[in-house]
Amino acid sequence: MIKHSRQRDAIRDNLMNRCDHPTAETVYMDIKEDFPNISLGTVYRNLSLLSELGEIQKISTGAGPDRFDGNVKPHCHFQCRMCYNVLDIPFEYPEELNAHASKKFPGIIEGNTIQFFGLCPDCMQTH
Amino acid sequence: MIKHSRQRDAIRDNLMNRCDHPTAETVYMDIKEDFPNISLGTVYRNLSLLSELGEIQKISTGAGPDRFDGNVKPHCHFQCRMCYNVLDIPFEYPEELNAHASKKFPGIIEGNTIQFFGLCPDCMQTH
DNA sequence: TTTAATAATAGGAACTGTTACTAATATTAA
DNA sequence: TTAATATTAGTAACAGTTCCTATTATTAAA
Repeated sequence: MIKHSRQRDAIRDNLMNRCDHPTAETVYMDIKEDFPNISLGTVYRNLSLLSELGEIQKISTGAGPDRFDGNVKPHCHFQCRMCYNVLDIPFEYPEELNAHASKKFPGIIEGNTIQFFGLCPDCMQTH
Repeated sequence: MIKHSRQRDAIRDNLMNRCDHPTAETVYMDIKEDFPNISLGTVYRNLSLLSELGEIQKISTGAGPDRFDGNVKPHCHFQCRMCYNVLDIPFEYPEELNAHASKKFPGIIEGNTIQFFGLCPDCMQTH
């Protein structure tokens, strides 16, 4: 675990201490309370760096901005097609997928992501 | 199957008659040979419309622009982390995932996507 | 068929999310 | 303490995509 700048640590801690999947903008607003002068660029730079280091996870959904997750254990995500909120799907991850895919694919499989979509509990009510 | 404009049909046909996963820009360049005045906006608008209708599939990878696929049967995609090319992974799709996820999730699961990443056969060589 | 209503277009401006640049500041190592 | 390095704030630039508007194409009605 490499040494981090104070800003980077704050960004990392913010993600570790929450269970949702905030956007860079949301993290930025949060961190601002402790670092009023922090810039959005710094947040983006450090979120990228942290996810390259494997300390956090980046979630790209294709609807709206990227999300970030302090939980790096493999797990599935769900995005609501109405409110675009991203939630965890808590089931045991199908670990065999990579091996399975490798058999059918002449390249190197390093990982995978599973994303579900539909309606979240909240939007289910409102139809 | 609704009636399409000539441009929309050309876009649809282009995707049906190829096996790769072109970007909107690539489709635009192709269609231009038959419709020299077609605009990029028209390509984007129709790609969106066609994927809402379920006639084509949109692939968002989080690295580079969206890709499009004329094959709407559920199948997995792979993106190379070096060249960003997107390829099919030809194995029987795990159809049980949705049902599995539904049991653990209080919202409505409508579908899922599985994406692999790693090195494609070409980039494997060059390291 | 003309005509009226509707749908779709081309072209370009505007927008969103993100990255890159730069001069200044902080950190570390000698 | 000083030199080298890392990181920052602030902002400009960028990529991809959507939106807008006046014009053109298509369709439906008379």
